[in-house]
Formats: sequence, structure tokens, C-alpha cells
Amino acid sequence: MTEERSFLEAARREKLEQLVGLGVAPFAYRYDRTHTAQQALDLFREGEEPAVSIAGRLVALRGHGKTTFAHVADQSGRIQVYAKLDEVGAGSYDMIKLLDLGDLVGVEGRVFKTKTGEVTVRARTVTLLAKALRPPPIGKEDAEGEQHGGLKDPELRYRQRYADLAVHPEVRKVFELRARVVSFIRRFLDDRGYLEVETPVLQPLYGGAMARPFTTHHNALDRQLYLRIATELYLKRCIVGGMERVYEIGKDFRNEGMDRQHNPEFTMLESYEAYSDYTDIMRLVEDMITGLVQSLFGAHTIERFGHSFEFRAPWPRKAYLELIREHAGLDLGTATDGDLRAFLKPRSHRPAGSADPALDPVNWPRTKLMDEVFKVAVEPRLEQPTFVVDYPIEISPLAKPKRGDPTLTERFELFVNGHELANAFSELNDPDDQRRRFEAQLKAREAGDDEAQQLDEDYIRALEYGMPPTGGLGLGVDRLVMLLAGEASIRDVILFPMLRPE
RNA sequence: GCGCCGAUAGCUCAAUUGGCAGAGCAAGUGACUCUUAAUCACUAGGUUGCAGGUUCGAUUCCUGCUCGGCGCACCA
Repeated sequence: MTEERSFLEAARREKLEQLVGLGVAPFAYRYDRTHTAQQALDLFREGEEPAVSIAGRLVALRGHGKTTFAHVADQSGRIQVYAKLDEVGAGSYDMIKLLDLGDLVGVEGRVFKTKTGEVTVRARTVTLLAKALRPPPIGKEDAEGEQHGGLKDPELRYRQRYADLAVHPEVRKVFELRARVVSFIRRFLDDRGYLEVETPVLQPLYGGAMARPFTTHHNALDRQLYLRIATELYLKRCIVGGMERVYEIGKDFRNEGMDRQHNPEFTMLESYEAYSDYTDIMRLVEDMITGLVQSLFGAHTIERFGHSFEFRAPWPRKAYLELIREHAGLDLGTATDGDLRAFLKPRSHRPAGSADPALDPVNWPRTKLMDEVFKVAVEPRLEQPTFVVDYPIEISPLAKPKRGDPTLTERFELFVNGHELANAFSELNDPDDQRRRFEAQLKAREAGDDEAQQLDEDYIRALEYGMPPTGGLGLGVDRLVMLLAGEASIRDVILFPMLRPE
């Protein structure tokens, strides 16, 4: 490493030594900042020169011999700094000449306006707070505000998110939005009497969703454990125990492919409310998301991805089977499996004689065919917020049968912009029925569906103690943030997304 | 997992049919006490992702690998 260090870093280390030679401590302990950059800008009044101390990273540096102009950026924004030999003193100016782009500095002085009209801090003292030994991948902004250079390589942006954030304030905005979303959800549920709880990430059995898990091993117990794929079954155990409204916002882990909508670990909100059903949960979701959009943007309509999304409630509720009839022209009451395959054939891009028989629609059970028809024909059409309700019972093993039609369940999924955002149901609380549903899942597993759920005896035991009727919700937080931030890739709403090792 | 595309200086990008690897910014030295993509002069900066192959000669053509992007599959 030492001999491989680039000449750019060598130059910075050389300056570091010169600074030490000048008696400057290159890595300070603290700084008394009185104003952020934005506060300092706002402070300016014509004819006044208020004193401020600001601190931040040097993002532009223009030396002119015995004067130096710079821009210092902090979390609030950036402000110009003007340092003049006569005003900071010769010793201090020697230090200023050794500063580099990327260094962290504190500046104390008075706010004034230059003759070209930019509000600026006229430095009285400049303090080095931390020397940057590596050059920041900083771009330049021209008079029209257009960026030149900068960090564009997406791999570097995700791998070195610290550099991405340091150089691109707009990236930080996405994560500020994310934080406001999560904080709003907490407040919303807390205000409705929900209790936030934490359930196990390491689980002896995984359940609550259809997915392949990560496995791990506990040494002292010498047993295999799974990273959770959902919090569902534990949260409902809480409901059994009399915690009538609970939620958890946490990471789930699914051992599946990665693409711009999937990261192996992702953030899920799950909430459960005793004595309510899925219609209550629909209203809860409407209230939560319309409230969120209103609180974030002060409006019910937002423009994203070239479309306008209208969040004003109530949102349309459309039955799963109706939508398939409407968009695919298939009546699932009378259509045969062959009809479904015939519909899928021209629309599905699956390789015909694929090596993996599980990928060949010819071998799919009817439920999977239906699901595929829905995915291909219906999902892309669900642009505006829409509740899809009453899913077939075979693909909903944790939901109560629908009143009046036991082939369906009281379940809904919320779709926006063609993507599923939430999944919810009237929770199945009949332990004997739950056992039968698990057993059906076991059969599906034996038939080769490795995402089918496991039979959780302890969960059934919990239901046998009696679970009140309960409405439950799962909501993908990353997906919600993607929609609200207008980001097409999940990697742009996760600070440190999963990447292959360098 | 499959397909397509990509990887060149710290960053952003060039390089003609295969013929000495370049620019802007960043960096170094000098000049400059209201500049703002500061300016001017000079200087330095490269194992062209890795490993092979073809060729007198490879950034360029071929094969394999690594990493990434996009699409498909899986899924939320």
C-alpha cells in the first residue's frame, strides 16, 4: 500500500507534515460552531456584519495569492468563505495555503456580501478540524448550476457511500426523506395506541411469508437457525398474549436474487390490531399513507416516474378474480389450467424447454398459474393506489376464509405504480384450520415448492389459547420510500446495499 | 442462475482499419489582496479490471475470469 499510494495522496501527506511543522493539529477534538451554513446565509442583513462560526468540508477552493476564496459545505448547505492575509495573519494564512479540497475546517468571522453579490463569511480565524488524506471525487458546478465531473460510477457510489454522500447533497435528501417516512409511521401507529415491539431475527423455524431463508448456526446450542423472512408469526403471538395493537419495523432477510427492487435484507413494517378485520386495515393504510404524503409534500398528488399519483382516499377496491377477468379475459370459475397456460404462453419470456422443470409452466400447479396471470396481465395496470382484495385461499395460508365464499380469503394487497406495497388480511385465528393450511403447504413443499411454509407447532399452540379476531398488515418500507422519493432502484434508498465483495 | 452492455489517470470521459494512450477537472511549482467551472505559465500523473491467445505490433480482435449496469428468472 505504502508504495502504491497515489501521488495525490502523497501530496496530501506531505502537506500534513508541513502543517504539523507549523504547529497545526491536523485532527481537532471539537469546534464551537454557532451557525450552520444556511443559518449564516439567512443572518445577512444589508449594512450589518454579524459574527458567526461555521464548520464543514471544503468543497471549492480558489487561491489568489494573498487572498483565498472557498466554499464550505455542511449538512444545511454551503457558504462562501473569504480569507485575506491581512485579516487572518501570516501564520494562519500559511496554514490556509496548505488546505486541500475535502478538508474539514471551522471558520470564524463576519457575514458580508461580496461585490459580486454572494453572502460570504469574511474569515478572522480558520481552524483545521480534519485533514482529508484522500481527494474527494468532487465535481464543479458552473454558472448554470450544471455539475461537471463528480462521482457517477454507480458501483463506486454504493461501495463508497461516504464519498457519494460527502459530494452529493441530494443523495442525503433521499435518506432524510426515508427517516421522515419511518418516523411518521411510528408516530401514526403510536398515536393509535399501537405498541412497538421487537421479535427474534434468529428463528428456529422461519415463517410468515413465502421465501427462501438465510441459514446460520448457533454454536452453543449446536443447531441451525434461520434469519427471519417475516415478523408475522411472532407478532400474532403477542396478540394472543393480550398486546392488542403491536407493530415492528425491522429487517427481514430473503435468500433470493438481487435486482433494482430486491435487496437480500430489507425493511418491513408489520402491524396487528385485535378486534379488527381487513376492511379496518384498509382504512388504516389509507389514513397512514395519505397522511404521510400530505405531511411530506403538503399535497395529495405527487409526480413520480413521469406519472401523477393521486393518494386521496378512499382508494378503489377490486377483487382479484374480477381483475383477472377484466384484464386477462379469463373467468377462473370456468377456465381450465390449459386455458391459463395458453394465455401465458405468448406473454411469458420463460425459456420453453428450460433445464429447470420448476420454471416450466407446464409443471405449475393452478395457483401458480393464476398468480402468474395476475402478475403479467393485471399488476402493470395498477398504477394509482388500488386495493386488490379477496385472494384465493390456496395462496393465502395465514388468512381467514372470506365470509360467504370459503374458496377466497379476506386478504388485500395494495398496489401503486404496478408494484405491491402492502399485504394484509383478516388473520386466521382458528387453530385447526391453521393446521390444515400448514399441512397443505407441506404438501406443496413435497411437490417441489421450496417456498411453501413450514408447520409451526408452537404457533398453532398459541392459537389454541385463543387469538382475538385480528387485522394484520405488512408494508415494504423500502418500496414505499422508492415511490415517494422517485427512485427506481432499491439501492438508492438503502445506504449500504448488498454488493459482491470488492 | 441466464442474456446484453460496460471497466482507460484521483474524478468525468476520448483514442480513426490493430500502429508512440489523450483531454477537462483534481494535483505540484510560480504569479495574482473581491474570486466563484477564478485566471495565466510551467510540471507531473497510466501494468488501459485480471489471466491467457492471435499478431511484427493489442486499449482495439478472440477465450476465460472478476466486478458493475440493464433485462429475464426468483421475489417484497
